[in-house]
Amino acid sequence: MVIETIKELFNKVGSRLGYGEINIITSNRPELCDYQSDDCFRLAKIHHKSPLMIGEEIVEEIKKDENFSLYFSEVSSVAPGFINITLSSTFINKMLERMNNEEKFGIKKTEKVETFVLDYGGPNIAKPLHVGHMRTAIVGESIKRIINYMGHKTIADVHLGDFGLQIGQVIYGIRERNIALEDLTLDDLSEIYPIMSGRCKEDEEIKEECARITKELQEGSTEYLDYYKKIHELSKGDIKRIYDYLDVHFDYWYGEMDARDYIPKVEEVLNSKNLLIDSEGAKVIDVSDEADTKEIPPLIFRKSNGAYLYGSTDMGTLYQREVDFNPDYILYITDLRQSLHFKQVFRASLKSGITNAKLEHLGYGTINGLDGKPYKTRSGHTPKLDDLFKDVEQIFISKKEDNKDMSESDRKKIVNAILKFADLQNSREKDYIFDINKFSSVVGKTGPYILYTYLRINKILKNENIIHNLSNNVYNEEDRKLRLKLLDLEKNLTLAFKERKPHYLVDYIYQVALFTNTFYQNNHILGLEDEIKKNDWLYVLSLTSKVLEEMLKLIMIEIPEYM
RNA sequence: GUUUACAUAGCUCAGUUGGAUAGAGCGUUUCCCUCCGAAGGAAAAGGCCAUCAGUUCGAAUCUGAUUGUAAACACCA
Repeated sequence: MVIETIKELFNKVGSRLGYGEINIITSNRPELCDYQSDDCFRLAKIHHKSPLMIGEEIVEEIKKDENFSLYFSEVSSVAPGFINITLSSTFINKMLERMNNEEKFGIKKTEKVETFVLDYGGPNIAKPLHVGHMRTAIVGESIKRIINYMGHKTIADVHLGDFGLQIGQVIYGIRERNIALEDLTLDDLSEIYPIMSGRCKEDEEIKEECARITKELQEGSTEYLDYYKKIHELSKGDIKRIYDYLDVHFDYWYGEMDARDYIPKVEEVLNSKNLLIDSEGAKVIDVSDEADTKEIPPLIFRKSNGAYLYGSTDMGTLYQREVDFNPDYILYITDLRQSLHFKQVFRASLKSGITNAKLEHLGYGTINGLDGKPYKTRSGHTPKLDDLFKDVEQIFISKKEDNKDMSESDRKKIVNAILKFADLQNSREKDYIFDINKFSSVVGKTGPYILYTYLRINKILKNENIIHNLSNNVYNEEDRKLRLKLLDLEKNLTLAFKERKPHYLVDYIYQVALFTNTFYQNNHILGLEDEIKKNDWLYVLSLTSKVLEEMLKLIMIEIPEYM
């Protein structure tokens, strides 16, 4: 909104002088100016003049504009060729009022509403959710909310991992132990899966048997289907419970199994285009490209025993999504380590023409322990999410005496804030170190810091009324910085949307809280006798509060009653 | 081995796509509650942005090489 408005003015001047569009960015040197343009360097090359001269020309021209003094308090050309822009208080306040009054803080509406299918979560139904599952859920849900906020349509699908060898393994384990289906519990599942997974690696015969069960299940064996249904039911209930706790929600609870009916259709398409090749008894799709620097291996569509794999289910799912939703984009939020797989699937889908959607793999980094290796507890297991929630809650309660008396729902909100803020502030595609102490921290750059800031300013606002709009004043540096930061919302939100990286938004939220605290600490409001000043500050704080509240929703952080 | 990422303060991480003097949090050392919530604020110390070369007015950011780390690489997901 702000940059756009300034740019409009500069572009007008730019085209009048024959320079064309002039780019404006937020300042890198806030002590010198609010916004800046570095474009004179670029233009200098084209027009064979010094950057400084071009800057001076532009500045001179812009000063002639009738809106100049309304917008700016100062615009100057500085050696070696920057244009420094300082906004007028009037302009800052006009923009803030627009933010306050317009829907979604005046963020530009999308010209074309597009449909995004988001595939995240993807829990394996053979085992309980562990720490590793938190990232996809949180990152995926947040990306979904950001896309939604930008005005697009989203369809979230959990895409349960329920079709592969892991099911065969668990069924084998259940039968071996003679557990009656009606007695089967979640604990059984979490015990059986790792054991069977280990045994399959050591014992070729058991592995083959599990593979056979898997294949028969895929072919519709009613006997195994009963097992599948029971496992599915047990797991889904538990998964849902945990996702509910995290405030992560899906429009569809499809699984790989639901793609089963579509796989033959994909196979038909593949056959009609002669894309399925026999290779060592398996059916594969050649996905190599002439431009490849390195040979990329073919996608295995069907194993030599006739069973399907996750490449086939992914293609089946893709087909299904195309038919059901006709999406513009399909986003896969999974571990970065799967990038080769998705490259293969995307290419195979493109070749076969089963979808028109743009496909993006939004990989995220691995969660590592303090030693930099994939996270494990001391016993060698990956900790369950349930336990993590409990641990964080315990640590939080121990921080302050009266935390014990906090309501159940407030505690839950704070645990969520702690975890989500800790996770989402990391750049999406980097590995990160999971440190339980860092993840339970309540001081510094944390969820509680934001919540605390929010609650403090709302305590001021609670018994006060804002009677009129902003005056033309800005009163001091801290005040000014906060107002400018608020105006920066659109840029950061847009960036988070375009890059599909929530951490840009998280960082913005933190900055707002930071500037708010500085302002808060140094300026008392309630005792002010100057009614206009008081009203102005209440206005700014009220807008700050709204911005924080709305943006926190996009990262699934709710505000407790008291903390 | 091949390919792809990554390397920024003691630790954990940002760095808005090439701009001016490198940014946080934790930890360390000082201050600040008779005053809207101290889970806060103010300040200090801490950096050869892995190394070397190149591209250019300008490089943490782009290119190449080197070193190191991680991951993926045909019937697991």
